[in-house]
Amino acid sequence: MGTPLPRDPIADAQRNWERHGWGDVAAPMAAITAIMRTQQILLARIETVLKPFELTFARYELLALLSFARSGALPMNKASALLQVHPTSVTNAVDRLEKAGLVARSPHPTDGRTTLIELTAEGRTLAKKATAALNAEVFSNSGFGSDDVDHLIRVLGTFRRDAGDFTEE
Amino acid sequence: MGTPLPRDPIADAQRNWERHGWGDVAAPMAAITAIMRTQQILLARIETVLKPFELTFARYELLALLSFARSGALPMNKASALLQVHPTSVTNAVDRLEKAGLVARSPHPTDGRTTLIELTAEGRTLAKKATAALNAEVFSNSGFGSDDVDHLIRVLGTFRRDAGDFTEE
DNA sequence: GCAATATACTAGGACATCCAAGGGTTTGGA
DNA sequence: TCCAAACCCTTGGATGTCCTAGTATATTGC
Repeated sequence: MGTPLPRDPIADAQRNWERHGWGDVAAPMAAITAIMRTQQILLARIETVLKPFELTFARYELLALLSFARSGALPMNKASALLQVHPTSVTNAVDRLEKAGLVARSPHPTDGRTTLIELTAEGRTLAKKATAALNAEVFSNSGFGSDDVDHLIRVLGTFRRDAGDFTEE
Repeated sequence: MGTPLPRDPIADAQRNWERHGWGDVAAPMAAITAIMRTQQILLARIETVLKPFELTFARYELLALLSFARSGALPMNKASALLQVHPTSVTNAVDRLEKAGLVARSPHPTDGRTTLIELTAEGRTLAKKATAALNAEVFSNSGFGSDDVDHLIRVLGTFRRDAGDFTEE
């Protein structure tokens, strides 16, 4: 993604849609495509910041989630539900985090099907450092104005609720 | 993604951030996380619609791009730039599309380094059908209100420009 | 004109995501 | 009580993305 393009490719796509008679859906198409691209940009920024910690965003999210859990441990299926990713993605992340000594698996005390994941001391320390780095280098300068942030939270919150992510509110 | 959660996990994360004294970046964190999750939801919807055509979003985007190109052909590096993905991702997509008979590689007439990708007749037909399906099943019912769509286009457009995607406007 | 630099594409590898399937554990109804 | 259905996690496979190199072709500069 070296040199900036002379024109916005998504705006061009929107114009193409309109030119082909799909004007009624051109704007939503552009908005959705813009979300895809924005996610890509943000993910790249985040992973750049996490790289020195040898973390990816997926693994960081799991560490952060665990660091906020009261007991410091969560069943894998719970983590899967809260992170809203497929159970196999959690398995994958835990495998790598465990290999790095950041989390540990332990059997659930009463349910033999369930595996608990727990932060190790190093895991907790690294989660703190990584969060501080993300706060300082990404979130503090998100690229969105304060009003836009509020608007995004509201609009995307409604979207996620309607999509079936959660029920409350 | 089975059962809806009782509470919005991103709103919870935002509260956690505030509780830990990072209130100044809690909102941007939530907005960015929401963008990530929204992208995931949208991508899943799109891929569901494309599945009957045996297309993924990455391959569809390439087909659609070619279908709008004047000559119906583009150099791979141009496609990479316009789709804003790594050149190897385009190589990957072209490999599969070519195997499916939807595009063809041809040498650039004057530059021996460059490879042109061109739609085949089937590729053009499939692109039309897939676009019609996406328009009907995803874009026409994006889940965003008209005002929100406009707002997203504007805010994310500014973000992408500031991020260096393009210069104009 | 020729060597050094730049550009274009591809190969191989690391990661992440999902789906399908399999093996173990619990639950619940006959 | 006991077996079927439900649930939890893991394995294996398909895709996509990126990065790092490597090969081939163009361009530049001396």
